[in-house]
Amino acid sequence: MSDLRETRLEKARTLEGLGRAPYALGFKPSHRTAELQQLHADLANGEERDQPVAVAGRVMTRRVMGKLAFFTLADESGSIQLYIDKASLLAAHPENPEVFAQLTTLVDAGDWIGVQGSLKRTDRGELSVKLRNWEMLCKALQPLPDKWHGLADVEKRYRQRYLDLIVSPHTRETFRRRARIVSTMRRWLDERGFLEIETPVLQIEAGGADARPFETHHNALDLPLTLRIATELHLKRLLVGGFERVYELGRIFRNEGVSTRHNPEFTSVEIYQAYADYFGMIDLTEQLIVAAAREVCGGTEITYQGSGIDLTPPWRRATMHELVQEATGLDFTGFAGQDPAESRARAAAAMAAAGLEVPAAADSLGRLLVEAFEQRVEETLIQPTFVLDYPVENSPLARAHRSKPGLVERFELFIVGRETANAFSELIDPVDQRSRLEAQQQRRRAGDPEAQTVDEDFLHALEVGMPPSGGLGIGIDRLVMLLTDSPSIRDVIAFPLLRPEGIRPSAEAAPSGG
RNA sequence: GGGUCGCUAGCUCAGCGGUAGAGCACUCGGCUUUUAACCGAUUGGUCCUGAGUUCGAAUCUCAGGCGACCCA
Repeated sequence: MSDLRETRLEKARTLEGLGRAPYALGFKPSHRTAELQQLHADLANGEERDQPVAVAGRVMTRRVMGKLAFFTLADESGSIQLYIDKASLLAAHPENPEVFAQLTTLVDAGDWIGVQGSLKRTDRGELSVKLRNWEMLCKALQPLPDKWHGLADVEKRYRQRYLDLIVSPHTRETFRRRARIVSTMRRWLDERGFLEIETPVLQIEAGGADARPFETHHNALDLPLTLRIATELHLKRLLVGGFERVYELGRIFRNEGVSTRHNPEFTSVEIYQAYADYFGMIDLTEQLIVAAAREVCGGTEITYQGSGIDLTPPWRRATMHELVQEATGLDFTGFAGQDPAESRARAAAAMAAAGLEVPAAADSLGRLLVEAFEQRVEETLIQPTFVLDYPVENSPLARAHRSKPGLVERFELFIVGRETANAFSELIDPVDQRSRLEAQQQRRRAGDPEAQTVDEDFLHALEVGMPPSGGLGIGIDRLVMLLTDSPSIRDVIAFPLLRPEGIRPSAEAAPSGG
């Protein structure tokens, strides 16, 4: 193992002895490899073109045959072959008879080199730089992964993403697309007058979502702090302050499990628009996601893991009640009565009769409706579907429905069975908001660690006055998964959280949920 | 949290109770049109960790670690 490394270190020392720095200060390429491929596409097999070029990149493969050698040089744009002919190299360097041997023995696959030469298309049709000069830019001490199989070890692909990026064009493409999706969304919002404002990551008490936060500590103030679980409460303060269109696209932290759909830190965009309601947010969601899809998929008909997904608007809109009734035959509007306990009991009995589970934690009619939805509907929503009108119990920050008692004006967007966006007509009535948050606080005291708390400053801001507004959150990672046909969230996060290798957490440092 | 599978050379993998292997990479030799170059030789191991069963364990058992997938 250290043999390979020792050999390469020795080569680096040999280079130094020859007056060639193993780690250069820089290089001035005249072209990128893809440019050369394009500019000289007309060069016929066997033809040469005596135009001086300089290119830099990483040596990917080496084929040495006596007095002739072929290397493949890759840069970010693509790659080009190096044609290394002993006779012409010697002709350019009469003072150094070892020039060919030095090049072929001291340059390994994985090294960064810069070369100068002219162009030649070989008899086999490969455009090549016929080498005249070379310099080492960075001597690599570690070998590249298997040139044929690449990196098959999924764990190593995540732990050593740099290796994955070197050998997997598909991985490079995924992260390029991610960058384009994010910049497209920002541009789309900026062009429509939305202002991106950064809100605090470090907070006294994380709020705005049902989730457990990470906890940390500020030394100078001797203050316990949490990492944000949402940007909602601060963006709404900005609406109170008079900004009418605001958003923040950034990292959110939730102290929960890891799966193919969850990473403890992930990226969301939250968008707030004054004078809009949740129907306005439906239009905005469609347009924003369609803009991203057109940018990276070239259209609105895409494929995800073998299934055709049609993102052409308008997308299906249906209420949660309708979808649950469709899937189970149960009409939850019929269970509602004067007494909440009786209402829940009727729904529970009907659900049990229909073969659904009835968890004790689902302690109200509305929570049972959500249960039924999660058990029977969620995963069936493959094509984009806006699920409208949620029970008030699960949505403490959404405005009460204008005509349906017990419900709020909220939708979630589902695509390929996954929650991809969440939006409300925002609750701006400070009295209603206080009683909702107090009810959450009650649940928290009763032992629900994900229930929200009362943020007095937020309530004060609402009392100062926030315009009627629509708010929307989109999970960027899940959207990128969809638009890059990636099965796991780890495929779209460059450095996903993994347990450290070979280091056992000490007993007292073990996380215990506090 | 539960289940299934995986972990062996730098990489990709075989071996499944009897001397730890192959291809690629590395090193050496040969080779002026290769592109998984080719031919020959050499080198390279905590078989994830620990305990157990056994005359003998990479292989069987148990516990643990890390990961993947599925389920909750």
